Amino acid sequence: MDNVNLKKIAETLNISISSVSRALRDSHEIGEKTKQKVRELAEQLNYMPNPYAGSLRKQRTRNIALVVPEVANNFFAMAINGIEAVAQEKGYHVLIYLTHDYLEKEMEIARHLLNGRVDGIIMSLSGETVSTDHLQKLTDKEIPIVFFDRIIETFSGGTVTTDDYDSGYKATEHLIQAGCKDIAYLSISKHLYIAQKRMQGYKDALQKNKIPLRDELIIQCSPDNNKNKELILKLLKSKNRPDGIFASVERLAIASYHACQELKLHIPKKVKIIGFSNLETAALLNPGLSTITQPAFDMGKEAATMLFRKLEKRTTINASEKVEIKSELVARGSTKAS
Amino acid sequence: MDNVNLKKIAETLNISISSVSRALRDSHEIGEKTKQKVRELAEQLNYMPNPYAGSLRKQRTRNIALVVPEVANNFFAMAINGIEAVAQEKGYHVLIYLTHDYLEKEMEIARHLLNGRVDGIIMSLSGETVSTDHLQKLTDKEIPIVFFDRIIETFSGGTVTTDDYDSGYKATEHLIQAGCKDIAYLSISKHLYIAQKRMQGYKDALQKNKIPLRDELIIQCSPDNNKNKELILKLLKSKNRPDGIFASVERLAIASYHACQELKLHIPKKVKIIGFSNLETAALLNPGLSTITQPAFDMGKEAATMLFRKLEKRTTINASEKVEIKSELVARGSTKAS
DNA sequence: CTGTTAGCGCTTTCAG
DNA sequence: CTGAAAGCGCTAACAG
Repeated sequence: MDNVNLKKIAETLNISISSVSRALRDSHEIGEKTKQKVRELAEQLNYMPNPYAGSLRKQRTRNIALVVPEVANNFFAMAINGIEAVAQEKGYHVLIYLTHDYLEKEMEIARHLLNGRVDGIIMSLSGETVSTDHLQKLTDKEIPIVFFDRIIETFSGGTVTTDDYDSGYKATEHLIQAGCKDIAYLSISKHLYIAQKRMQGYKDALQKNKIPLRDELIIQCSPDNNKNKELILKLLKSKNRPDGIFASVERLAIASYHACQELKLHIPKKVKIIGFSNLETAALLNPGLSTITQPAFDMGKEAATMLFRKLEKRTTINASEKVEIKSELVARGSTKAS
Repeated sequence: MDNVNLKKIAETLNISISSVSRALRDSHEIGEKTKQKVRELAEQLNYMPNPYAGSLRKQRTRNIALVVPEVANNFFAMAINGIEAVAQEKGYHVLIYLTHDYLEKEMEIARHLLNGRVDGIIMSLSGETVSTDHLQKLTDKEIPIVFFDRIIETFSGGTVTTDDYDSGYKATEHLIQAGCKDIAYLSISKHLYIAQKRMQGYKDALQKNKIPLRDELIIQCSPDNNKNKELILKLLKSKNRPDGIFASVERLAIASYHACQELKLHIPKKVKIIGFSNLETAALLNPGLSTITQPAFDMGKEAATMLFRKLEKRTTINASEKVEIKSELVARGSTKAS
């Protein structure tokens, strides 16, 4: 009834525990007939090695942590998909943690991971995060971290990102070509790499097209989507009402959409929106909401592969590998001037 | 540099390991001054107990497994949210596993969980699952399982579901009231409780409204969405073309939508669709796609709470607790006859 | 080829 | 109030 362990097998077979252990791991220093017997009994008793007993000895758990801002977001959902696929293939197990885009949560989670529960970490930073100090102790403990998408440039670990500058540039140009003159930029952070790059693309596209940059059209958003919607509503109701919105993450695109709905501002006639978004249901989107779609599944796979490479010590823990994948701009709705 | 453990603290303080252990767990049989010293040093050295060493002794890992068909689906994403929230609060950690709606994956995962990696399991079955035989060994090992949404009625564990019969009935009636005469039902399974109940609701609503039940309008779908779309396309192109579709899970609603798009069948004029769906972006949906929205977040919380209750032994492992929560029908688009 | 032994880091009797 | 010692299940030196 109770747990079958090496001891039980050893006793019933009248051999030593270590022989059983070795037989099961197909050691070359065990006789064929012994191996056979052991394997049979193990099979029959449905023996399953206790993973954590082994961890204790070998100092590796085959668990990794996945720390993301949210999961009800197609980008992260697809990334998780990719990560889980690689993990399952490589025999790793994935612990999931959500920060809800709060730095405090992120710090708490980081603290929890300091005790050896996991071998490595895949992470996408919160919008509030401004430095990686809270992750320093993890690297001190030689726990490798790979970041994807939401990264901070200064951190010396692996990173997987997309061509954020280009995407920001193209997204903005898309709105300009559709006739927008007053384009708002919704940011989640001043410090995240993606936020900076996307905004730089935005600024450069404006300049290139001789459209003055207006600070009042750049909105710093928070983890709280209700507040964000209020900010957007305020902007839309002000004399600065933009005719185009560039939402730098999915939930801000959705908030923008809701705000426009509430004010009965037709999309895309009155306001055009382009957002970073991986909604698989994109085809269901109201026309007028164009998107920058990142290859989330591949990014997840890439990040996991990179982490496992570090864990298998086939590269230095802190080697600064950087992978960049291309995003895709999906235009929807009229692109003509309104 | 390396790990601080009880031994290190004990040595620097010149007391025994067990005293340190006790001091840290605030045992009443340790002097205040000793406790103080220990706590200070622990704090200073940033001591974090190794969770798996404790697991080995106490036979509990504080890890739970979450096994779901998919994550790129708002229903499951929100449920994960709820589960993670409760887990974080209770000090549990969540290992995530995806079956992609394949029984084979589900069985493999179940086998992996047999070894004590987790204390308990929260699960939503794959569409292919017809029995819970592959989970029997888990319950034999006293690993409690709580199911949510995708359950099989015969299993003696906890379950969290919604009012599936009512929802199926109302969804069908919604289409009937909108003028539909030929309503297709897209099923993911013959065996899952939700599939049976939803279909029963569908059948009863038809009968009540004196609409003949037509077997050719009941489509059994698979985990493969491309195939499903083909099935739907075939149906829409046949002489049996329905004027209403009731999709029993989110991805089938999306597949239906895509199929209609491809055939340029206007929704909801030509074909009305109602689907179980928790798209947070529901407001973005094309009008005409009505939904049954389940309280996924609450269901996740409920399932997690139930599991933790079992784990804390405040109830029998196999007590058949059943919780049912109400869904909500969200009508979109015209409800008038076409 | 096989057994003995010593831990991995922690908790928990059992003695003082 | 504190320490010694056993042991959770497993692996890996070290002997034979």
